[in-house]
Amino acid sequence: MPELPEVEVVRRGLARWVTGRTVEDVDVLDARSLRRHVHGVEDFRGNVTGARVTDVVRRGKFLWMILEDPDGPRSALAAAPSTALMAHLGMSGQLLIEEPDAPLEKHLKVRLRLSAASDADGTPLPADLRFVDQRIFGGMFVTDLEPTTDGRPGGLGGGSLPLIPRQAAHIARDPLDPAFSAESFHRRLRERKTSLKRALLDQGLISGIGNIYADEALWAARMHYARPTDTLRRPDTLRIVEAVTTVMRRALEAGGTSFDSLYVNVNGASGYFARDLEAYGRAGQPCRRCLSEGRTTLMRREAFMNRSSFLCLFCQPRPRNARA
DNA sequence: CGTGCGACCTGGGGGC
DNA sequence: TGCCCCCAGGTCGCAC
Repeated sequence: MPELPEVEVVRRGLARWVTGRTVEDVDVLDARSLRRHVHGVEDFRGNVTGARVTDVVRRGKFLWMILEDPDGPRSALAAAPSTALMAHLGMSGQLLIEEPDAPLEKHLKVRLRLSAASDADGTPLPADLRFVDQRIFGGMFVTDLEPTTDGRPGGLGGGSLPLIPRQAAHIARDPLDPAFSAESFHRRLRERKTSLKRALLDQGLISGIGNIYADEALWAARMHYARPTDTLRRPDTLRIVEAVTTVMRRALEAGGTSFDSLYVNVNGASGYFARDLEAYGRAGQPCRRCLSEGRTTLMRREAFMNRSSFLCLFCQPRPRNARA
C-alpha cells in the first residue's frame, strides 16, 4: 500500500534512473489508467513524446516528472513553460525501470520508451519505464504547473521551482517537506470538528499518511483514533507530528512497507518495514510496549471509517468525547 | 464551506 | 469444483 515512504522510494529511483532522459515513445495499454488525463490518450501521447524529464518531485502521495520540450514550450500558458507528468500509485500502482525485452507484466498499463543513457561506469541504463497497476486506483496524466501559494518549491525533490501541478495544489505539505509547518497544521486541526485519525488521513490537512502509518503514528503517540481534533493542545499536535515523522523516516530507511508484491521500488524490490510495524495488522498479538512494561495487552482491530484500525486500548484509551 | 459517504477497481480468501 | 460475498484502500464527486 504505497503511502509517503513508498512513494518517496519510487521518486528517488526515478530521479536516479530517468532524470535527463527523453521520452521517445509511449504505449498506452489500458486507457483507464489515464482517466484523469481529460483530453484523451492521443493527447497524452503527444504531450509526453519528445519531452525531456528534468526533475522528479513529490508532495504527499503525488509524484510528478517535470517535462521540458526541447522544441520549446508546448503549453498555451506563457507562465508555464514546462508541464508535469503526474503519477499516483493508488493502491497497487508500480513504476518500474526495465529492459524493453523483459516479459510484459499482466497488469501493464502504460509503457514509456526512454532515450539511451548510461550510468557513471558507462553501463547502459534500461530503456523502459513501465506503469503497472492491478486495481487501477492509480494513474498518470499530464498537466500544467502553476505557482505555489507560498512561493516555496512545490514538493520534495530535485526541483526547486515554486511550481505545483494544479491537481496537487489542494494537497497539504507532507511531514518530510521542509515547508511543512506543524504550527499551521495545529491551527487547522483546532478549527476542525473531526476525529484525529480522520484528520491524519485528510490529504488537505497533512499529506502522505494512509491507513498503515496513521495507525503506527497513533500507537507511537499513544493517542486514540477518535480523539476530537479541537481538543488537541499544541504539545499533543507536536507529539503526533513527531510520531508520524519518525515512523515515516524509519520506513523510508527500510525501503518502505511491502505485504506482497504489490509495492516494489523501481527495480522491483520489496521494502522490509512490514516486520517493524507495531500496530497495523497485529490484532490479537501483544502490544510490544505493554509487554516491555510487564503487561500482556492484546492489540485490537476495530472498524472505523469503513476500514480497519489497529490499536492498544491500554496505551490508547478511548476518549469519553470520542468523535466519528 | 465543512463533513462524510459511496463509487471506482481487481484478486484473494472464506463460506457453502 | 465453483460461486458468491467480503475485504483491501486513495481519491474524487456529490449529498447534506
